Amino acid sequence: MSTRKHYWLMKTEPTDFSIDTLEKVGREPWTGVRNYQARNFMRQMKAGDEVFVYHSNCEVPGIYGIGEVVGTPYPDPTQFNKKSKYFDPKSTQEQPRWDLVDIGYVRHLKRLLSLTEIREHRDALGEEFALTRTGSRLSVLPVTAAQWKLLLALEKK
DNA sequence: GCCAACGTTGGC
DNA sequence: GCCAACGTTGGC
Repeated sequence: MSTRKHYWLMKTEPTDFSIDTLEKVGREPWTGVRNYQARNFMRQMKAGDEVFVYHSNCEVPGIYGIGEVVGTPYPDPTQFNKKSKYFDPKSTQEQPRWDLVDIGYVRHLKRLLSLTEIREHRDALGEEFALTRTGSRLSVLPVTAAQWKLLLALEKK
């Protein structure tokens, strides 16, 4: 695998955890991902990779800020916690099912990039972009360097 | 291995 | 709150 920096997009419900919260705490273990595809993407993450922080299930869904991967993937501790809503009875300490990474705060975007606006650039972003693919509910997804550049450029418009 | 039932995601 | 699209579960 290449050692080049990779880019990602991670969704969060702002009522639960927002870019503002991330700024406040500085660094956060990205708990609660319970989808194998999303988990597999997190397993590929390397320290220094950059991440769009996307707010879903809210008034204006879209990209609100940037974070970075800190450290390496490790088992999500909430899978072992019976009191957690993310508890998974099928997980054991010896054989954890779910991993996570810590995400550090980088910055807010200068302005919101709404899903509506992002969709206007569907052609340039490509059909395979999981965020705008119909029915895709992936909460962690890869962003190519070209897509990252394109989206960041929109910020300045 | 098939597939219906069910639960979840997330835009609107 | 609605519901389409999708993933997971479990009976067979």
